[in-house]
Amino acid sequence: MTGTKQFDISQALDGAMRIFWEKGFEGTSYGDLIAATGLSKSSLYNAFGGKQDLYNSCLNHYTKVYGSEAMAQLEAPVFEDAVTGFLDTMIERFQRDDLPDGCMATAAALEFGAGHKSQGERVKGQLQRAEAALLERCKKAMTDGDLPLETDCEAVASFLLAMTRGLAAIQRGYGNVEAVLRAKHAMIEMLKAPPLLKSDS
Amino acid sequence: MTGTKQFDISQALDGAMRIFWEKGFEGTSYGDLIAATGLSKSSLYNAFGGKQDLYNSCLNHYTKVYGSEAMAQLEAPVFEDAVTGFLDTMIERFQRDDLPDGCMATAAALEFGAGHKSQGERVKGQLQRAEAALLERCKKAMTDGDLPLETDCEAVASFLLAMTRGLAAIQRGYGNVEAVLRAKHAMIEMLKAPPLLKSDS
DNA sequence: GTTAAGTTGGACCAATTGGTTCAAAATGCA
DNA sequence: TGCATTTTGAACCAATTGGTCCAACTTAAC
Repeated sequence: MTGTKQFDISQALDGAMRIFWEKGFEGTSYGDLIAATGLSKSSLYNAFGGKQDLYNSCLNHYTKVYGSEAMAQLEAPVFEDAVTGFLDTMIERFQRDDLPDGCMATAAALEFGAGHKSQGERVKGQLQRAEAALLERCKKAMTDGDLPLETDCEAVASFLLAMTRGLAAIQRGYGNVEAVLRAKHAMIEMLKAPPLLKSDS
Repeated sequence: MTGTKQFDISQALDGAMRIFWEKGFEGTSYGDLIAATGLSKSSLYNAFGGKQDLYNSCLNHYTKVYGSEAMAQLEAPVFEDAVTGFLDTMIERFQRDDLPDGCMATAAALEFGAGHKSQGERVKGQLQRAEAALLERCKKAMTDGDLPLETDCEAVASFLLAMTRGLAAIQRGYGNVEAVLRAKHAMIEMLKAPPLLKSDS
């Protein structure tokens, strides 16, 4: 084989991800994608397939990069650190002005919904995986003694999942992070109020 | 004046609201609107103006009907009842199968974002009004003795706002209400844990 | 019945949509 | 230098987009 790739495929993917993230699937046209990637339509087409294929690749890319980044924080040994690290990672990303507002996965869930023909299962799966990771972390906290033994871990995991989605929503809607910080503060205080968390404030 | 309106304008508005709610602004075409309202394109056009005008009318309609419905629950005299009534009204609506999943206002916030040319201010305004109402209710609870005097009401209001958005997001993403109920349960338990709320569980 | 006000479907529009094809150009290896 | 391979822009496509217009129709008051 000769003929060498003339563009950085992961860089193009990153550019495509950003307009999809910013404008949604339906709101993004091939013209937008061309502008954001610097590629021609045909290059785009035979590198990634059609628009929907490209979107899926972008969403995978997003999850791998930004989802994992937050999820990794859950590995902190103390539960409270895991939760605050998880949220703070997300909030720090909200403040990066080289990235669009909000969370692409949340946007995808909202734009398509569980009932969507081709994307419904993908959307549900993403939520399930995130919730399962949170649940596992809560259970660990219980055996660690960071959470009371009577804690309803399923409920706490669902709550944390909803909270992240809600923070992403208001960040995108307000365009800044102030209300997000307030909400996070209240949530952490509530989480720390006995008997839920045993650490003191 | 002679010549009589041959269609129910508020019924048409309701139909249009539902597809916009379900499919978003960009995802909805005139064809969809025609099918959902039963009107012709021209009737639609000179009754509501262009697509964006119609969308705005639908969003106002949504806020007036479904936003107010939940907000009205905040007038319950006891703070805990106000919050649970607020959330339960929302959750009951999630379970109505004659309505699309999720929350149209949340969808609008996510689809456009604060930076959107024509919709950004509308989106921000909606959040601000909702948050202001929650804040007012929290302050009342403080003077009522339902919340401790040292409560950070701004933070609690932001938290409640984020929570509703998060619940709407996971309802839409999962397509059912189970995780929503779990999350709400955990939240109420946390809210009731002393010293935040003085009622007992 | 005539008339004026209002509604309606369908024709029509230019622009854009997502998608496809292909000949020309560019590339690195032998 | 020539070759095999890949990339690329432009041309092209049918379909759909949001939007506009108007002649025909319906209605109610006179």
